[in-house]
Amino acid sequence: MSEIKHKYQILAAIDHLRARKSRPDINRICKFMLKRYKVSPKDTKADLKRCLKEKSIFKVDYKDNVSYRNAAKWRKKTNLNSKMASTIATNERRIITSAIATLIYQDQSYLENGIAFEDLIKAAVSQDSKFTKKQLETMVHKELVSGSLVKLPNGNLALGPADHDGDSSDSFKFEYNVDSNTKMTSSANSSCRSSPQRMRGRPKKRGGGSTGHGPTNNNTRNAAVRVGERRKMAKKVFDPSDNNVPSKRKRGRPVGSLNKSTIKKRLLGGNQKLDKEGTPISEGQMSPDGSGDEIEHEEPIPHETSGGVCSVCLIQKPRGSNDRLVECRDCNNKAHLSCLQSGSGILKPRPDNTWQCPHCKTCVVCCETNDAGILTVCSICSDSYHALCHIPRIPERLKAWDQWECNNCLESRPTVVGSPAIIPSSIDFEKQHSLSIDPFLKPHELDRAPSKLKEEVPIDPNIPDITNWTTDEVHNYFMENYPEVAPILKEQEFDGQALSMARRADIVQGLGLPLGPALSLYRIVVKLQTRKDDWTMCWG
DNA sequence: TGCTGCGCACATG
DNA sequence: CATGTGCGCAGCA
Repeated sequence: MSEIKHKYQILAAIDHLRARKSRPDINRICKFMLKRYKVSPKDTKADLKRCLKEKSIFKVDYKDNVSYRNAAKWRKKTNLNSKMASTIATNERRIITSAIATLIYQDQSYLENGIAFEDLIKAAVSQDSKFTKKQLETMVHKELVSGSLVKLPNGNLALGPADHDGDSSDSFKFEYNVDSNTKMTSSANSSCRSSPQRMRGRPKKRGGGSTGHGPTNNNTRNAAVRVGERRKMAKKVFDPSDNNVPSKRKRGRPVGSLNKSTIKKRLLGGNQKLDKEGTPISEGQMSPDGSGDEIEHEEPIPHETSGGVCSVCLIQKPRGSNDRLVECRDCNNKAHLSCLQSGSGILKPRPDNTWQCPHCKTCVVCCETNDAGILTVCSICSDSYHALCHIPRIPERLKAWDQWECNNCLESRPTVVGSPAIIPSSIDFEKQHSLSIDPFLKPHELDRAPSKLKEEVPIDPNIPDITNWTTDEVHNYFMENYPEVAPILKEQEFDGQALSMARRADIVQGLGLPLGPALSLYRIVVKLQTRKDDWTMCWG
């Protein structure tokens, strides 16, 4: 409950959009989250809501549209002076957490390795000029003492495991590699194309730019607060041939064009939006809360995608073939329609023609995904349920997973067929196919292994404890269990320590293995790391 | 085609 | 008046 999985990514998304002078609305945030972090819009929205609740993000209605603000950076115009004092400490923490978010945004390897003290201070300084470096250092020390921040074995800092005061549940945990041996995540550390321009306050100089462009113009690095200057080539602002007529510039808001809301106010006084989207939006109330839902529910059909690899058969078919690829409603996973139709319940498209991959499929009762427990899918309506959510409770561990019908369907059809349909992630399935391929990538890969599942499955004494294994022991184990990858692990000098630190990305992306083998290996690694043979942990 | 940088109009205190 | 916001464009990958 207190844990907001993607809080920092969302904050980073907001910061990013703000830095680009784009409105940080739900749409853009979701888009950004999906692209950069592979977090599905559904998860983004859910976490965003939690962030709103805990007030690490504010929702504001600005110029008749909804925006989101990073609480750490946003000075709320409020007159609650009395509240001020009590929130200072929280704000201090927010400065730190915001700095962390910024850093993670800049370089995702911070997620794994933690953040060097100096880096954190530097980021905090550049974020908030209200505080001196000294003060910020003190804050960080304070957070260390309180446990909100922890020092990793490599000396870097990470947020602590739990929050200590109710206000901001900073329970985000880094998954980090301490051991340099394990850092083979090269490809995972996608750094952004150009660094974000944080803290770019309002430019001091106004309106100077139009003519005086060229490579030299603003390169006064020491121009106070303004950290980011455009780093690419100087922009052409206008073409001399434009000198004659109307507009002096080629970019930016056309002279005389007014803001939508202004137009609305001045001309209509009514409630039609005029913008090109052409969708007249009824004005006024920006659903005080609802905006989280105001997008994304488009797409009633699984959209056919222009290309990609089928997550089921792992084959890419050329576009135009009869067997079209459909995309998961909530993430980027794709699959051939035929693969879905011939697959087990969890794979089948819904009657309304939408499709959710196993990771995005949610229980129709509690709306939680497979993470919260094995989902059983109705063979008729394709609704999925957790065993306990469905009434009557679904018996556990059913062998066949194709024929279960939910209560709704049973009620509407008196003859009962019902043997439950368990999704392929069930443990039975896992045991039978311990090296089979997980066809689906979880939309968000950044973290895994939800603790609740860890708690549910007891440690299996038959699974060896690898912590002190040498590279040779690792090699031997894999020679026995998965000989194909043994040489690769050996070559990468994986010992027990390294293996227990390995993250999904390390295995799936870092070893250069094809997806299938990589996922199979990852499952074994998770099994060894947790000493629990629970396939669902690979999805966590 | 989608992302980015940013000038400048506009909103807000 | 000072400053925050984001539209809408140009440029780039």
